Amino acid sequence: MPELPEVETVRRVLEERLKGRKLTSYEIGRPTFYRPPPRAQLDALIGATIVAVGRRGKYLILSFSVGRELIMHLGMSGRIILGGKGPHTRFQFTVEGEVVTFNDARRFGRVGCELPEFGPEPLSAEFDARYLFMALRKRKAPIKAMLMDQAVVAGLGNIYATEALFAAGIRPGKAAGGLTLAQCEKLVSVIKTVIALGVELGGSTLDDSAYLDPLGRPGGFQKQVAVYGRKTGACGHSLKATRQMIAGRTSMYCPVCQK
DNA sequence: CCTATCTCCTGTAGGC
DNA sequence: TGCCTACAGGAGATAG
Repeated sequence: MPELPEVETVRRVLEERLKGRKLTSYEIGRPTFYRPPPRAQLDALIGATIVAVGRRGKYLILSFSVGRELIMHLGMSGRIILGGKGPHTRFQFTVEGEVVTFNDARRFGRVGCELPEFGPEPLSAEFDARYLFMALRKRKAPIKAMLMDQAVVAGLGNIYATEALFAAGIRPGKAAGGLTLAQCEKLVSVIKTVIALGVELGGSTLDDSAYLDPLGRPGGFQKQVAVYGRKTGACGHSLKATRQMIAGRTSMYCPVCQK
């Protein structure tokens, strides 16, 4: 569910609500997720002030006054809820009376994990045509798999990669190494546009409650989606039967507009 | 190193 | 209605 725009939206809410306040207690939910955060790590944060709420790719980073960080990843179904409790609470902490809940039905989310190696942020100056061209050269994997590879560029998932490829007129299954510098230029440009729009609209909420921000508010990007999950593209062409599995994910594309 | 495949889990939509 | 299957915003592990 959560890709860069959704995580960034969550980050902004948490920054506004939690920054400058102290973590006073925590609780690990009963059915532990993948790897529950070690208690020693969490104990060291009690009484510490949250000095910053950051983001790298799809990871959230709470920085504490004691020089430590608490890193979280929402996985597919993770949600952070302020002042509430969900049916799948994995982890919870209190910041001077404010309850912060990590809710995650599918349990692919993580708390207290480490940051992996990342490619550049899509909205940074470092992510440009030259960089992408060099990163993709000699790669035979589908371009869409490369865009979702966090080591190539950090933050894109199925929705935004799908939308960007449509906007660039490139089929998701095209071999990444076959892209020209000009195509990389176009692709970088539309990725920045799509991601920036996603952030501006507060992410995408495709189903009723799949993604909601920490205050329960839905995003607005789903109204701008051109191909993802649609039967007819924004271009007016039928997308029926133009689904293809790439890197284990269904990929939609327009057979007319994308080459 | 690179690529493709499998896997972790639960909820829900859609077909019969 | 009710059951069964397929698939879902991610990404780490692993085999070739």
